[in-house]
Amino acid sequence: MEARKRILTSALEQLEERGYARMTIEQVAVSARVGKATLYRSWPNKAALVLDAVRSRLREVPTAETGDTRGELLSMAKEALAGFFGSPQVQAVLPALVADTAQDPELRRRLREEVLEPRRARSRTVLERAIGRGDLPEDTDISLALEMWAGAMMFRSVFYGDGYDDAALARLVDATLASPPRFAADGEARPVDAAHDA
Amino acid sequence: MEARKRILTSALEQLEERGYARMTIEQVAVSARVGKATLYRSWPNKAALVLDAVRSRLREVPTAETGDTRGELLSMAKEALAGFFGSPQVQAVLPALVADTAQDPELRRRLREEVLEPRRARSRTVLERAIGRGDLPEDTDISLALEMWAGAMMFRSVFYGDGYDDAALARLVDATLASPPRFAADGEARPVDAAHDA
Amino acid sequence: MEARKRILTSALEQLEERGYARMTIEQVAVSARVGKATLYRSWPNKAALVLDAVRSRLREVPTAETGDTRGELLSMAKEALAGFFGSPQVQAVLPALVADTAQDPELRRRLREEVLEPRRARSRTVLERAIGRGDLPEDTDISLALEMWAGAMMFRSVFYGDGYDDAALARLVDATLASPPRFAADGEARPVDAAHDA
Amino acid sequence: MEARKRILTSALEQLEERGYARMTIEQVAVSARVGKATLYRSWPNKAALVLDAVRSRLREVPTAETGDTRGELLSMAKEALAGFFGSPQVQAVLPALVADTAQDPELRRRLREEVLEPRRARSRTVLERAIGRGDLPEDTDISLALEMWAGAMMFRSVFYGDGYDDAALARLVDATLASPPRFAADGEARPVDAAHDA
DNA sequence: AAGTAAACGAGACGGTACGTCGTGTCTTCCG
DNA sequence: CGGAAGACACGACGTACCGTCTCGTTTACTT
Repeated sequence: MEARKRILTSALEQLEERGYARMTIEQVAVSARVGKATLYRSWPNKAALVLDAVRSRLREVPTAETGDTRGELLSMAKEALAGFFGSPQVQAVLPALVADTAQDPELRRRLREEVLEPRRARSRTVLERAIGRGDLPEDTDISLALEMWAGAMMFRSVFYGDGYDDAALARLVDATLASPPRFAADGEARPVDAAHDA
Repeated sequence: MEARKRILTSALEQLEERGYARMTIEQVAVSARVGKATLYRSWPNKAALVLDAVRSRLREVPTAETGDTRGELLSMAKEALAGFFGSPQVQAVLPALVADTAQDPELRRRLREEVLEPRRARSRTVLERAIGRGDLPEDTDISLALEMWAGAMMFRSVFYGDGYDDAALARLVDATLASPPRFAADGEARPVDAAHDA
Repeated sequence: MEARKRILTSALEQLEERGYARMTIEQVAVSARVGKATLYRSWPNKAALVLDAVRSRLREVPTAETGDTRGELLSMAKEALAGFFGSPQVQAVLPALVADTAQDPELRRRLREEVLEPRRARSRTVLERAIGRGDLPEDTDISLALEMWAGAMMFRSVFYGDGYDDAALARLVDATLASPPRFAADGEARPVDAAHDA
Repeated sequence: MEARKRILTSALEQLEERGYARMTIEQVAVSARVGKATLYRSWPNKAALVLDAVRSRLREVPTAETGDTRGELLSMAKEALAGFFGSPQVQAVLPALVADTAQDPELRRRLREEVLEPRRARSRTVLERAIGRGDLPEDTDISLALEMWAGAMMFRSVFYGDGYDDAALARLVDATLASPPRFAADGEARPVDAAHDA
């Protein structure tokens, strides 16, 4: 449909020019030369529209196999995580969408299922390959590892507007490769005081 | 000041009852029996008001010294991080405040300087103590370690509304104790494939 | 338009109940079950709204021809002038509208062109007919005569809240019939001391 | 009192600069360097303040005796009526005060007793002198005559912002001198068709 | 000359209404 | 006859003044 494309384009324009909070459905409709009703027929609210508009611009998480575990992880972390949370667009839009999920369960579902989960699934394969190669232990808590990485970057992005440079990414990846979060590590099983190579 | 207290109380009530997005300055003013002008005299917008209201309810990051590094870290992680990002109030409000920072540099500054930095500083002392005891290497990237922890919890809180249980916290802490992010670890210096299971 | 009618009706109600000064656009909108924006779309301010509301209730100036000049004039003076300036509605509203014209040239224009001039034009025809019949001299200053009558009634209405009874109207009309303001009377042309009681 | 004078002066300044409607007690207080309470201690509202401020600037109605009735009347009409209703200050303020009387009986009383009645009384003496001299009949309705004159000028002033020139004043005065409104003229006593000097 | 009380400036306060803006629905007409 | 155009009810916004009410602080009077 012609209109749909014009709407999404206008939405991205408005988003860039004015930011999420000051972007207006009214203005999107006008600048897409579309009746508001047409717009509401396809999206129930601003968040849903923005989610679609932004989704169309996301690059996929790279999972290319090179045989080099550390390289694959670094590449994934850089492209999929740092590149994602560090991009100005995502920085501008993601917190707003997240905030809106408080009022909008459907948005929360879509954000999880259509954005996060697919990315997470692809990231996970890279870690699983590392386990397969013996570069990570079998009982690695992959979800937790990914959350540590993604969370660290999101944290810095969200509160400081900064991204992670290659050196910081390497510290992150290397620390996890050296000692990833492991299910077996729960409780007292692991003696704390032998924890590092002092 | 009498009015100020009534306003903050009303703000917290409204916040709890209706959530950030549907909370209204108008309603806060009415239910605090205060003119809107009085409110605007002290706070330029909803975000600033909420920040103050919430700030008054935050507990401090515990830094009690017990001699047990792992215990201290677990305790700090649980109280300051899991307890913070996992609390329903913070979950409801933080994303909205973060979203508003996009339009409001002053809010961003206050969020950083008045909320995050003080907590971060106190958390950091616990890690520094661990380094002092030799439980973590001298070149530990403390900021990065804290961001990994906080980020992981914030990530889960924000996208899934979940918190971390004790077991997950232990995995997090133990992994970091075993091999924290280190400045010296940058680049190729550290052989990746000898990283675990030593 | 449905809304327009509801608004004008509500305006008249409010006007009657609370008076012009205490009538509120807000309340008109509420009681007409209309958004304020709808109201502002049609009227820029309270005065414009009230002008329209009141205008819809004005009766026309009677100009019926009976052949009896004095009777026609008395009837016109009574209906159009005493009935107008003496009516509680006009008394309540006209001073306020006049006061508002100080801030609002458009209001002043409308008050003149849409209310006063049409009434004045019709009143004038009655006087012109009297001239035609020879009951008033050709050089009668019709405008001035009308202003004397209207002004006198407005004066009393405005400052004392009273109207003119039939006897007073007759004094007014008879004095003017006996000796109307005349253009030829300017300057010294007319001997002052032979003016009465001839 | 020092403050009182500063307040009245500021009021007149504000009145001139912004007009009655946009003049503000707040601003008067500020520019008179006076607390609002001080102002309210002396005047209950804007109208009362303005009434006092304006009253201090009014010139008296001239009643000088010259022996020339027509001249005295013209002079009185010009100074007291045309000069009063035609002055920009009165034009700007009087309608607003009149409008406010609808909400404020005390203001109405003061406007009548402190402004209108004194002027009316002095004007009346001029007419009474004319009666004494035989230039007007004994049964002249002096009040009505004055209302006709004042009303005519107020009418034109209020709706058209114009004043009366000398010629128009002469027409007014001469018409009244030739045939003033008379009590005896009531009813059918006066034959209508002999009304003018055809 | 000191002590005290009234009057004052400054401006915070609880209110009310303002005029504007955006939302999401509903109606009107045009192509 | 589908869709643009935009009117509409609603509700919150942030502002401006209102009239009331503390605050300290001059004043000016009393002792």
